[in-house]
Amino acid sequence: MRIKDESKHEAIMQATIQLVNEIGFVATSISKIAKIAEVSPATIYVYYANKEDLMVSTYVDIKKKLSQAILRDFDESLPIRDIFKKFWYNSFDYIGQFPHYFQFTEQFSSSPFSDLVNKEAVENSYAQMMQVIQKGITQKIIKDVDFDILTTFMFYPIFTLCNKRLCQSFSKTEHNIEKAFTLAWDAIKL
Amino acid sequence: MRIKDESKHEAIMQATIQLVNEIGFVATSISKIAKIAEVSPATIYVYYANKEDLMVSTYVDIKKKLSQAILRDFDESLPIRDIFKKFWYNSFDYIGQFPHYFQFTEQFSSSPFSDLVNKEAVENSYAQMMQVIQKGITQKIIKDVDFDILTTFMFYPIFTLCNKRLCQSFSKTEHNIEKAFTLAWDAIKL
Amino acid sequence: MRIKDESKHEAIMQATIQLVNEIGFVATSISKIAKIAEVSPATIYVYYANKEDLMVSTYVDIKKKLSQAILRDFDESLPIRDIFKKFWYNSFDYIGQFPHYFQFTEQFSSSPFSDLVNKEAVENSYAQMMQVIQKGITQKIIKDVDFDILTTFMFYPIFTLCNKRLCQSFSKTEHNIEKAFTLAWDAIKL
Amino acid sequence: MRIKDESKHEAIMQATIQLVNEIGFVATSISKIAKIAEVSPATIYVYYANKEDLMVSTYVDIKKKLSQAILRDFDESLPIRDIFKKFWYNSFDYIGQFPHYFQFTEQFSSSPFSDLVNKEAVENSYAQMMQVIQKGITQKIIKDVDFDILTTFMFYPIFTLCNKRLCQSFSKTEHNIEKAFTLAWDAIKL
DNA sequence: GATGAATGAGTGTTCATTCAT
DNA sequence: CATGAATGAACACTCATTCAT
Repeated sequence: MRIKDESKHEAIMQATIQLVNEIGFVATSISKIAKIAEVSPATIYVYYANKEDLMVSTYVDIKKKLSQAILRDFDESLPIRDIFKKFWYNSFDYIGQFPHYFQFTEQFSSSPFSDLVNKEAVENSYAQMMQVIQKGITQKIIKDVDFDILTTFMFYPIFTLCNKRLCQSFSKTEHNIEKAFTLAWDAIKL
Repeated sequence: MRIKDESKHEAIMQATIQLVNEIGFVATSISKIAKIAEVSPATIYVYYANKEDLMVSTYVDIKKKLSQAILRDFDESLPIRDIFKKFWYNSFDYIGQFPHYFQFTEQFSSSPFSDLVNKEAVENSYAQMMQVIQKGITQKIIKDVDFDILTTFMFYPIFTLCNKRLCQSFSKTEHNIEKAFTLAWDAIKL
Repeated sequence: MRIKDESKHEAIMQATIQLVNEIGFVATSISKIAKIAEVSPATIYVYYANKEDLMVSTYVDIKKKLSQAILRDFDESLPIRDIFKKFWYNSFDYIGQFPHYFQFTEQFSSSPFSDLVNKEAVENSYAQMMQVIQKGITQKIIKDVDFDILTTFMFYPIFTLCNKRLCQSFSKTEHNIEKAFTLAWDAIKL
Repeated sequence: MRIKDESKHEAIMQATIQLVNEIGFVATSISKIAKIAEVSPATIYVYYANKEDLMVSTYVDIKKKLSQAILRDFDESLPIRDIFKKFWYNSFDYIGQFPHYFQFTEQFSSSPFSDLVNKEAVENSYAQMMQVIQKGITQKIIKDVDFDILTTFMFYPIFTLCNKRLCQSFSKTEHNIEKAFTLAWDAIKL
């Protein structure tokens, strides 16, 4: 039998990411992906059960890479502010380096497929950060409010600032990132 | 020329909003809108040039209503923090009252149609808020950083917190909204 | 608005019957029907909800014509044998005249769509014949056995004999039909 | 050359019969058969030239088993009515015992593949019965009519009565089979 | 102004079959 | 002999849009 051609698999994923970035989720079709990946539409179904599976798998794959990058050099023993700052910089670094990955996840998050992801599996990556926040609250360093409120001011601003559509003037300079971090920290600190 | 039937126009818009909320942008088609609005698909083309025009017009229409509601009782003479707080509460009020309008704009923002909106027209509504911010910076009440950074911590958190997908535990109680506002203000104030 | 073109509807039905006869149910596809009827595949969906609807509607339509033809000159007052004989001849007449209609129903009966037909609606047409049989049993002219057994020897032989696949030597001459009827009557009579 | 694995061959045939019975001819595909038989789709092509060959071979195979069962204890010396009765009971026995074989042949008979069977090969099995009938005609025990007419009343009723779709009330009790045989014999006897 | 009919282009998906191993 | 990978062609069906009335 023929051996599964891993380069085909990779080509399909890259074509998927590229197309979703270029024309959006709505317009991205199996046949267009196939054309760009230079395979037959039927070949895609050798690797994925259906379109949903293709999209979700690609998303989860990217999310894993992202969470690994973000938690790089994670050191629980540092002061809470420093842990948080490290996380903040890692995020901007990674997104700056792989903007198309980030863009894909942004598009995906607001697509109907989004509901199908096993949230636990993905959010697990953030469990460590959650523990740090909990510690910060206990130690009266961070405000004692609903977790959704805290994440809204700590994590989502990163995505908002990196989103070209939302932030057109913001450039990811050292200075700007530092400033933005200051706002985030001022928001959550007691 | 016969006068265009304004009730039909309204029915089409309402059907559009309803469908986008129920089944998402991808699945919302002209024929489904027509069925719910109880008109012929062809009739929709009497009022809109094409699907894109329908979506964008509906979006702009909602955005106008939203900005009017948000700027209700705007009083330039109040202290900056109070003006900002008024804005904050107006926003939560309006979104709580018309969640389907808000949900539509959220879906729209991440659709490819989003690029087609005349940003200026929409953002004009926020010009007054921008002036207040500018004044705050000048008076050294608000941090002197990029505008994108400020809006990221002042405006977007409202949308994030109201988005059921992103914030599942957050409930729009007086107490929670108050807390969230505190974080926002702490972020931007000097 | 454009008026529904009844000739298109008719063309679709005729193409359906023709194709099912020529290449069978399995191979008959919407696009092939469209090609023969000289319409767009999409046009078929103006007249029918889906393939199933097209097939079932065509079947029911034919079945109605068939039952009307078969019950032509039905006269309850005649002797039972004569009523039955009339029915027998009417059937051979009609099938001889419209063999493609008959062939379609034969193919349809053994297709998976068959289960979807509202049996009652179709079999209602045979209610009158059933009453005659019941009378024949009461008057001790016809054997008192399960109805399925009676119909197996009274009605199905007509279809078997008219089926070219099953009966290759049988030709529908007056003499042969007369003979076949004799067997049927001998089978059911007391 | 390695010896073809007879168990695989058998598994493929059984999977084919099972699937045709469960989901019908239309929906039965090579890949589904392969999945149930636990072989690769490609393996099926080791044993059969193509799908048509698979279906026809399976059919012929079943037909042979059927004709052997039906002619069990065939005794030419018995009275004609007894030979025929024996045949009649053998048939009901066999179909009652292996309903899925019978169901497959029924489905197959009305499929387009049906035309491709070498009729002679199959019908040869019935040659002996044909000779008995011929003898019956010569001895003026059986009506002297077209052979198609005779088989229509002697053989096909068995299939009709066993077909669940056609006969829903008929149950294969000793009493009912006896009754049905009486009708068949009354039909053909002089 | 309003509309149902009509359609070419596209959708996601499955198919029978062949290829390379 | 046996197989998973690979595919062109087809499937049923829906789409946004235009046409004739």
